[in-house]
Amino acid sequence: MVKLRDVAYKAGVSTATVSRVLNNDTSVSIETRKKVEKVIQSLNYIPSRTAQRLRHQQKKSNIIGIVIPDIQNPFYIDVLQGIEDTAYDNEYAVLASNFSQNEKREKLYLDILKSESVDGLIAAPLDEHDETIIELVKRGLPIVCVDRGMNDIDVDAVVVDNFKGAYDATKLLIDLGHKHIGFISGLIRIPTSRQRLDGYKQALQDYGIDYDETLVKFSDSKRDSGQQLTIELLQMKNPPTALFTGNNLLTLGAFESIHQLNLNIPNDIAIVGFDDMYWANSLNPPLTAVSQPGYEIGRRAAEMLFQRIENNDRPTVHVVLKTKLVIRRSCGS
Amino acid sequence: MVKLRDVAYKAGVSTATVSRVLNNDTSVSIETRKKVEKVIQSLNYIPSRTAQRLRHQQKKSNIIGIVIPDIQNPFYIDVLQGIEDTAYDNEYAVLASNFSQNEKREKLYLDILKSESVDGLIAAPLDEHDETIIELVKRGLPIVCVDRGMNDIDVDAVVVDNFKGAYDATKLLIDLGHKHIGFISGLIRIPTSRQRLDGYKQALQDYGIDYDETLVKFSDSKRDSGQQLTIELLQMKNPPTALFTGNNLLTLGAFESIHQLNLNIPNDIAIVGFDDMYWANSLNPPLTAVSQPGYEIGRRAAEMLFQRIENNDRPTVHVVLKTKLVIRRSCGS
DNA sequence: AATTATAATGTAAACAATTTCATTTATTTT
DNA sequence: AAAATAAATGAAATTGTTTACATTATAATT
Repeated sequence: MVKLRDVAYKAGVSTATVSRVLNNDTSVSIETRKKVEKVIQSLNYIPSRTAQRLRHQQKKSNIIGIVIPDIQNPFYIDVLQGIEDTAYDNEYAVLASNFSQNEKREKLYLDILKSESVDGLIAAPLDEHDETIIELVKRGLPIVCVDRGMNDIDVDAVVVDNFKGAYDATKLLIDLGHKHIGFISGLIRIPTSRQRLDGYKQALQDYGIDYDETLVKFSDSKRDSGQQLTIELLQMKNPPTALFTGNNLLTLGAFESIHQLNLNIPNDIAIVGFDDMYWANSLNPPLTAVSQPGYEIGRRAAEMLFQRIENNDRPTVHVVLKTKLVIRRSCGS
Repeated sequence: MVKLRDVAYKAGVSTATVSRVLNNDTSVSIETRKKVEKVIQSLNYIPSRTAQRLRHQQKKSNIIGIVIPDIQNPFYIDVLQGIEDTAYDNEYAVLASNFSQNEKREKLYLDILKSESVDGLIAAPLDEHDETIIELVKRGLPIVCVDRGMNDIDVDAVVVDNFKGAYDATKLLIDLGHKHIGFISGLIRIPTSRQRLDGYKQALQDYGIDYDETLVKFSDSKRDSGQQLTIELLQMKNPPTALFTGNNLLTLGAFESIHQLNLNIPNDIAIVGFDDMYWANSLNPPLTAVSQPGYEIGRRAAEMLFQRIENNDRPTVHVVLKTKLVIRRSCGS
């Protein structure tokens, strides 16, 4: 590892001078500068960011971290893109990590990011009591939660109205005459899953349909589960006539299974999915979906984070964005 | 900012002792340890990772970086997942960054990752002459290239046989009777784009079809371009009867446009896409695609990187994986 | 020619931890 | 009781930069 001192020695100047060259200080003569630069080149020297940071530890790293629950899920990709574009506009860089809904990995990545001296963090907590997040907030690291908020601690969050989204979706199916509506949910510990389940239940209740727990399946929100559980639902003695899928990947899994079984959407089974996808129109049939503004969530979260980095004392803000029901063909008509 | 010295002072011990407590050194008495721990608690002290790192910079960070050209592209997500799973098995963490095919952003992220002391890097270079990559390799940072290799420097790479993939796709369309085959390519500076174009041209030539450059459109490999250019192709006086799309996003863009124009795939226009997607079966119609083993690419690249981190002197390896033509319905029959 | 101002460079002290080596104290062995 | 060993702690060097302050050389002013 070649260090500044090596450069200084080979160039026959002091370390201070090399440092000045490096930092474009004007008070160094042109010849000296050239000489030093030549040596820097020849030795292939790069200053150590660690040492630089230690020296003036007030300096921001201009990096934010983001911890994503599942990179396979296009919704989070949208969020990430929103964060990234906003970050870039504000001269921040984004380091992303994906924990694949795995608790241990989440903790690992949070620890790493915090110690990598990011200026702030955007995270989707595991649940409302996520201890690692609580600890980081307590330590004063600027954090904004996305997708899921926190209960036990005051922290910025950008979420959507999951209850209403699920309610709307269920109501649509009810309005279309369905009384036997299956629901494939994500893990019940995840707040969004619970809220969506509540919306589903409430809609049923409001329209006088009894809640039938055999019609509700819980999953890890991954595509394979969507496939599997759809098959289970369709093979019931009295299978549902409509299906509400709790997220993107579950929806795609359901589509896959239904096509494999050679059934028709929406005639054999109607579908409304949580999360729209940009290729929803190209699916067979075009998907009716509860659209979350992923990019907007990311944009807002990033903006809030940058504010908080500037002033960590400002009061916390909870932003609740609206979902939109996009009606296409998979729900019938 | 409370520092180790403050703790030492308040606890009435030396900094060395505090450091020992922190690092679970056995040679510190139980009483002292307890006393120090109490002070650490009360002062809410957290050691500075920057200082720690500066101190023993030889230690591995057990973090690898990855620089992704376009996070929107599901292919790269597969690669990332492969990398991540392998990394996790090997006790590495992955920090990902996405440069959205933007040269400036790529350089920014490479600089950041290198200075954030990652142990190694997996990158998809902008082109075969990517200067930032060359510089990093020269500096001795362990690097493995994915998707695209490098010409001017010896570096590990995991790629697929793009030429053959494109050749197969084009040949399939020719075999199905098409003589007027459009091609939506990515940026010509990107090696994979050129290789795919070459495969396309070669297949045409081998089967006695003249190359018609008006049938070939170049794009930034993003979905919007796919949409736009498909429309341009379809609105030609003598539009193609079949379309070969150069990647995932272009394919989805093409689907979108064709559906918007209310045309039928494959009757009005047949499609073969480069890159399979796990929901290809649920598209309307199911997509015929050149499947790249994304996950496998990621897995291999990660393994090669870990080897190189252990021994940066081992000879470089080029792995060329095969593509597979998955025939479904979008090409007709 | 002496004084002052300016420009270019160097010295050494930070920054916040870890660690080698030395020292003190307590314990065991002779 | 003296010597040897072990355990606990501390002093100070170290890590790679930056920078306040000091110094030297050069040019400008009196």
